Amino acid sequence: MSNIKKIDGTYDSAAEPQVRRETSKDRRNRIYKTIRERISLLIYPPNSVIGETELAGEFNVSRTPIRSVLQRLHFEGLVQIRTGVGTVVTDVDLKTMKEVYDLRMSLTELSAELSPIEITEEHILAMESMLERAKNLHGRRDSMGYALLCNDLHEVLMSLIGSKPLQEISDNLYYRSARIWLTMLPNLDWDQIVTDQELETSEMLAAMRRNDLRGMVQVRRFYLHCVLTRISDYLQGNNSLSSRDSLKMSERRMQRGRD
Amino acid sequence: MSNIKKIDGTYDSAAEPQVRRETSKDRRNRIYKTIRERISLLIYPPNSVIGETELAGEFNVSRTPIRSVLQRLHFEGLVQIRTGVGTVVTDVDLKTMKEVYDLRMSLTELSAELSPIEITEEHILAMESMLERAKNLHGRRDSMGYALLCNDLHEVLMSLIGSKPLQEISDNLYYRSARIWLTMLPNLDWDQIVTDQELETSEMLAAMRRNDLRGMVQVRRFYLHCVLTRISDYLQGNNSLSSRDSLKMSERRMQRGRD
DNA sequence: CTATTTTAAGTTGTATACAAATGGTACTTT
DNA sequence: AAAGTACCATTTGTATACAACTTAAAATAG
Repeated sequence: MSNIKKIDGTYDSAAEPQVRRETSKDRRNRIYKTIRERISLLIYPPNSVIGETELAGEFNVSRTPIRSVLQRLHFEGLVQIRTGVGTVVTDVDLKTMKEVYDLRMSLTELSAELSPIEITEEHILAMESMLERAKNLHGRRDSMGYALLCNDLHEVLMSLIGSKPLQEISDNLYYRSARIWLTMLPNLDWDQIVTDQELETSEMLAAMRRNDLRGMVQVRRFYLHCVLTRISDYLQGNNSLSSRDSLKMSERRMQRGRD
Repeated sequence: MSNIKKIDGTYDSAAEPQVRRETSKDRRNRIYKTIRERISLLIYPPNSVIGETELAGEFNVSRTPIRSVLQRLHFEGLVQIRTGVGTVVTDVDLKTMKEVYDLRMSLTELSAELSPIEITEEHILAMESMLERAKNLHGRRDSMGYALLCNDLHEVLMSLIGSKPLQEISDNLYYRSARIWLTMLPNLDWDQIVTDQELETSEMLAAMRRNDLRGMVQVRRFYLHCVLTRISDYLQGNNSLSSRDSLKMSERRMQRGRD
């Protein structure tokens, strides 16, 4: 009578010690993260339709759990579900994008104030890995690698937010706006973008090493401001900023005058 | 061949000019708001189970759209869906509650900075109505009336937030935390609570009349701080603050020392 | 009588058939 | 030829039957 399922869901047999079968909730969460990543990496670009039946076939489930995931993505502003048409990946206009970025900048500063988290050696190691990856991006224009780096960097920064509600909101806002930056990447100077990323990561690392959480979020805030400015300038046909050399943190006061 | 549905969904007949049949999305939204209000008014108190079949029967739909609504409420943190058990209205622990209130306080200040909105005569009229309702709450301990007033006041303040993302977040956080305040209302001094509400509304109205949005959010922030302090003190058995007289805005510096 | 197992009732999760809506295409009419 | 109309393929929305899960009570073994 061994090897029989017990009340708590574990098994007696030592052959499969703690491998619990994937629960329904876990599966939906896995599908959710998969689709969200595809949206963030532009595998599903803005305005593309993704279709419930297609996804149901790919993940070997019915439309029901797929619908659940897509509705979640809808509530989070990543897709738009149109009856009779399909599920369309949202495209963001400049005004909304500016609102999201302004909010992210403010929330980034907040995250250092509301229940801050201690910076550990693991965080620093993770960030060093990010710096290495940034350095390796020079030259080849690997948009996917850049996007993956941005996502992973975001994940590390999220783990430094102590307030859970703020963490969820920051995560939401990131995925809501990040892919728009990627869409206009092909039109910008690749080496400059990568250099920016490298500098930011490097300066963030320096702040982490002196246990300066407030300094970290300042670096992040400046990075967000820089991206927003580049986007605005590019969309308005004014490439003056994007043609400048990469900006170092020490010059940030020149760029940060409010409005 | 008149009175036939046209491509754009309108009708030729003048008898029913622009009364479009309620669309699926509209119906789900209506059910969503209904259930959310019930949760906020403690008609569905924390830890109560609400059940999909029951709701489906009440709204004369199948479980499918009900599930859609409940999952939305789940993503927003208002309910917890447990397989085989039911949909349980979430209860919030003190730590989470403090995190939410701290965040709301910061976001309230932000809302005056990020794309502020002009205060109109309509806003002032709405707020005057709130003040009247607050005054009428004295004496009778009308918890439902108080809760409705809080919800309506929240709605007015939301309409003064220009940034749409910030507006959605503020709305979410309000409904996530407001009902917890209501649950402990029966144990507090009713007349004092009402007097607080009246004072806050009155001072907010004064700020609105001098077109001082920043002053408004300061009043609101103070109110949130006041509520949070009362909750903390009550839960720790220390009723020293709740036994004080109502606090006027002018005394707020005594209460606002950080931490 | 106690501890364990079985059973049963009730709930959410999934699959599927069908209804409703959209957008394009071919056809008809003027 | 141009405008309108009916049709149709495709997609999301809904209803419903069934599967999986949880809980508690009842039955059973010690």
